[in-house]
Amino acid sequence: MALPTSHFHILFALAEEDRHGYSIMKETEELTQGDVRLGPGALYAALGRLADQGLIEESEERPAPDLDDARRRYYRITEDGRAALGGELQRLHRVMEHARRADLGWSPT
Amino acid sequence: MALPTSHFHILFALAEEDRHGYSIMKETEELTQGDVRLGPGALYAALGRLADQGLIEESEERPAPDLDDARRRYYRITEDGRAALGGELQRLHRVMEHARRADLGWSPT
DNA sequence: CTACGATATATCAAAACACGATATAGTTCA
DNA sequence: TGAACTATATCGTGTTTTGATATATCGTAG
Repeated sequence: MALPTSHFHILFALAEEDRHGYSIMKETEELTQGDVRLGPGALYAALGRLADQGLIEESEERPAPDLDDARRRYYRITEDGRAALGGELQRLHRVMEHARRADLGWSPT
Repeated sequence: MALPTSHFHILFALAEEDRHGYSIMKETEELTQGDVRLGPGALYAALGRLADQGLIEESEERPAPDLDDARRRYYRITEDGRAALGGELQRLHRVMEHARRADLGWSPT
């Protein structure tokens, strides 16, 4: 069924720029205001699966040495990953439109 | 983490009107154009969990006898269920807004 | 210079969840 | 009557999440 929430948020975070795991975790937590927390278990398991599926890949590019941290592993979204993310965004857009039309006791804050 | 996709779609379908299981299944499939398919396994397991959590309840109200089908079991969303759905819609709205602003290679069709 | 909190990755067991098959049976309509 | 559709239910398997634990580096306040 569609994309698991963790996969969606990882692709979403990587669509903006290459990131390392911890950065994905923090970005997602901030974006969702704490509603979606990717713990290490969920995060690294999902990164492995996404790489297996070819939706992300590990990047060799490193930031300037003075900004780098040797522990980090950077990930990049692939073309297939962008396509999967696009499909998911389209699906969510349809759902939100339907919610708006039906006025399901909800208004954007 | 937030709501599992199946839980979200069940609450979403019930927010419009009381429905029986099969109707939730069909409505969800139509809304998502086949992207989200709730098979019997996922559906009835999720209905049980949602009832345990007090987000839905079984309804005793039946449609007019000539429109009814004795096999059906109707479900209704509770106040807590509406609150959970509202929170989820708000979260998705924030995510979609962010996607729009960042222009993540996607345009509504 | 050292102790502490934040950063960063990794793995494990248990629980929650999804998927596909199978089962049963009533309904609709040709 | 028989085929397709409606409707609910359960089971085993596989996938995904959760929470705990582990290890180690980095930045910085004391």
